Amino acid sequence: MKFNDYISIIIHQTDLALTGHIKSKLDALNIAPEQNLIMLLLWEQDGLSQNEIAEKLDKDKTNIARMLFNLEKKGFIRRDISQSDRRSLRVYLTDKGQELGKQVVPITEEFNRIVCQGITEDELYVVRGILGKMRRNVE
Amino acid sequence: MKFNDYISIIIHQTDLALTGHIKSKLDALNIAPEQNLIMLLLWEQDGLSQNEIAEKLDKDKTNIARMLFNLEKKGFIRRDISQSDRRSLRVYLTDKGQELGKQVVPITEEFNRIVCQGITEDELYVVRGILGKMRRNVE
DNA sequence: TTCATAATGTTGCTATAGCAACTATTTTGC
DNA sequence: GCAAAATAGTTGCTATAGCAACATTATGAA
Repeated sequence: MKFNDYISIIIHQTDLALTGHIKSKLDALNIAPEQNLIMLLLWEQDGLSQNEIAEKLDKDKTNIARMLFNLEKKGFIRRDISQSDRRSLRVYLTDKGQELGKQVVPITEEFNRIVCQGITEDELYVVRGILGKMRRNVE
Repeated sequence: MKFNDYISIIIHQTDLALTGHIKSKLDALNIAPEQNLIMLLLWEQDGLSQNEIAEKLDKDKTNIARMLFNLEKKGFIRRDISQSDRRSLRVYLTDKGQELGKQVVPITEEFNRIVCQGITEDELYVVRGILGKMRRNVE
């Protein structure tokens, strides 16, 4: 079996190409792609705990904690100890974080349009289904 | 636009799930997934330069250099200065590196089978085509 | 109630990923 | 043939990704 026969390698390389592209688009706004995922969640629903964010993103809580630390350093969010559970940190958007959304959303939506150029809705539906199946296959 | 509407996020999360799965399978052999990609190349063709490896994998030469450093430390390869170009390092498999292939290849091919369970050849063909188109869309 | 167990988040580790700046060589242009 | 430009690798930086071990706090069971 050769290199490009492995579907996982194709997926990995596609992921790197896409991530690299959006990274360069977001650079000017001082936000990294994965940090932006967290912001995407917060723009939808403010006040999530670190743990809730990790679960929604299906990521290790370690990285989430570090990304939130950086987002706090950049002034996009703040973290307060939860009243009901003193182990837990609640994450809130700052004004700067709210503002960021207005600039970022057009960029990411334009990015999605570029990625999907020349691809039909039906094809996208099939791809989503198959990628989902692959994920379940390795769970 | 919500979270799961971004096809790039779906691709990214699929990539993470697949990479994590093969990582755990290869752990016992003391080889990491991306290190294994380099080995895959070398089992096909020994004596590549670092630069050639970077181009074939479409990756930054920096990482390739560091991964090769680690592969050398593990004893799977050695690096010799090229006779024809003293800037260039040629990468050669050691006996241990050759041996590794016999153990790794069955694992990675089984992995590919698991990933593709319940997915037809036609569907895979479509997915490959669309992922390729996405890559070209962001170039 | 109190002690074992859960959950939340942090620190330290390794591995990937790519940019910028650097050294050392080789190739090119004149 | 020599200076300028290009190429091959390295070092240092930031960001992601996940594991193990840990401290702190909360919950559950006896």
